[in-house]
Amino acid sequence: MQYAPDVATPEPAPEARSLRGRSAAHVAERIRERILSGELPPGERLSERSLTEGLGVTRTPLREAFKILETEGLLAIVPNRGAQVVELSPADVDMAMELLAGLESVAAELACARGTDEQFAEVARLHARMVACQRAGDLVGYFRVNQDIHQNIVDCADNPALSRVYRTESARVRLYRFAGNRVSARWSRAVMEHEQILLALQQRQGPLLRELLRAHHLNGWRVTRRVLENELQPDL
Amino acid sequence: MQYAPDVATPEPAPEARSLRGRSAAHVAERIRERILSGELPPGERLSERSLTEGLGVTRTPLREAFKILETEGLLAIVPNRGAQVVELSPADVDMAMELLAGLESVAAELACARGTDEQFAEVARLHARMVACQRAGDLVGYFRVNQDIHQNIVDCADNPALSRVYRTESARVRLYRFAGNRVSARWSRAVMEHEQILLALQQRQGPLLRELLRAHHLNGWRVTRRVLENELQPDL
DNA sequence: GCGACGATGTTTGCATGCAATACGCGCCCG
DNA sequence: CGGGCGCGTATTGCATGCAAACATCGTCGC
Repeated sequence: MQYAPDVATPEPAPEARSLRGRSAAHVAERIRERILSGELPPGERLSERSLTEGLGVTRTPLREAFKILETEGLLAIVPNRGAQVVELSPADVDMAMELLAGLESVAAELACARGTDEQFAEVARLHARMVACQRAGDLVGYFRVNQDIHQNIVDCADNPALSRVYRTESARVRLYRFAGNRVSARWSRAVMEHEQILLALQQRQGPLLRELLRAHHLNGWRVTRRVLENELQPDL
Repeated sequence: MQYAPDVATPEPAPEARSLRGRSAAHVAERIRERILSGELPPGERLSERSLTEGLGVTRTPLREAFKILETEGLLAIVPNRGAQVVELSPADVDMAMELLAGLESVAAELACARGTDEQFAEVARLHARMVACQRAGDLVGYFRVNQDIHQNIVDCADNPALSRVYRTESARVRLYRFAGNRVSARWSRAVMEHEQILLALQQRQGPLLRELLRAHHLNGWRVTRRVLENELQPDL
C-alpha cells in the first residue's frame, strides 16, 4: 500500500487513483456504513489507531471524518477521550421518530402535488420487492427496501433540502427502528399499510397520504418502542 | 468539578483555560458567526493562511472546522481548491424555505399541545421587543428578534431533534431571508401576522397556528424572492 | 488489607513538514 | 496581437512529530 515503495512509483496504484482531496469523505462513508450496518454498535469506542490501520489512511483525514460524522449525529467526540458511536435513549429515538413522521407528512402533500408518474412507478416496484422479501422471510432485505420506499416517497416531493435532512435524520435512528420489524404481527400489518400508502400516492390524495404516513409511523414506533424497552420479545 | 482545584494549577492562563479538545468547534463557531453576519459573504473563498493567522490556530483544527461547516451546509470544499462560503440560488432558497415552513407547521401542533405557559410568555416578550425594534426602525435588531421568535416557537414543541434541524437549516438561508425584510410594506404586515401567530399559540389552536405560520412564510418568501431576483427594490 | 499516589505506556490534540495540485505570469509561436 | 505553454510560487492534502491528557498497574503509607 502506501508503505513507501521508495522510488519509481509516481502512481500509487492503477485502481485507486487520485483519492486526494476526498480522503476524509471516503473514510466517513466507510465508517458510516459500518455504523449503519451495526458492525460498530452504539457505544462502541473508535480507536484512531485501529481505524487508521484498517482503512489505510493516517490520522489526519480520519479525524476530519470524525468531525463530519459527529456533525451528522452518528458519533460523539469526547475531548481527550476520542470518538464513540452515539447511543440513543428511547426518548431520543422518540423525538427522532416524531421528526421523521413530521418530515414525511410535509413530503406527502408535496409528493402528491409534484411527483412524477415515473417516480411513483419506482415506489411501486420497490413495494413489490418488499412484498417479495416478506414472502421469502428476508427480514434484512425487507427492512432495507422499506427504508428505500420511505426515502423515495420523500424524494417525490422534489425538494433536495428535505430529502437530505430526511436521509441524515433517518440514518441516525436506523439501527433502533430495525428492532420493531422483528415482530411478525407488525410485519404483516405494515405491508397492508404500505399498500394503502402506495394507493394514496398514486391517486395523489395528499391529505390522506399524510394521515396514512403519520399513522404508519405511529403504529410502527409503538411496537418498536416496546421492543426497545424490553416489554416485547421479537419473534423473528 | 473536574477543574482540579487541588494545588498549583498548572493552567497556562486564567482566561483561556484548556481549550484543548475544543479547538475545531471553537473555530467553527467563529467562522459560522462571520458567515451569518455577512462578514464572509456567499462565494467568498476562505484561505487557510489568513484564517489561521486571524484565529490564532494552526491548519489542523481549522480544516476540521471546515469539515463541520461543510456538513452543516455553510461551506463548500472543492478538492485542492479550498473552502468557500456556499452560494445559494433562488431555487435553493425556495427549497429551504419550503422545508423551514414544513418544520414550523410540524412544530406548531406539537407546540400547542406541549408548550408551557412560561415558554409562551417568553415568545410574547420577544414579540414585544420585536415591535419595539420596528418602532425604532432598528432593522437588524428586528430581524434578529424575529428569528429568535420563530426558533422559540419551534422549541416549544419540546423536541430537541426538531429544534436542532430547524436551527441548522434556518442558519443556511439566514442571509438570503434578510433581504425580504428590507421592504417597508412587508415589514408592517409581518408584525400583524405575528400578532395572530402569538394569539393562536397562546390559545393553543394548533391547526390555526399551523396555517398562520404557513401563510406567514409564504407571504414573506414571496416578497424576499422578488428582492433576490431584483424585481423589487428594498426601500429600507 | 485497603486506598491513594505515582510511574509508565498509550491515546489524543495540535503543530509542522513534505508532496501534489492549482494559480499567475511571462514567453513563444502562430 | 492573441492564445497556448511552461515555469515559479502559493496553496492545499496528508503524513508525521511532539506534548498533554488518560489509563493501567505497582507501590507505598496508613
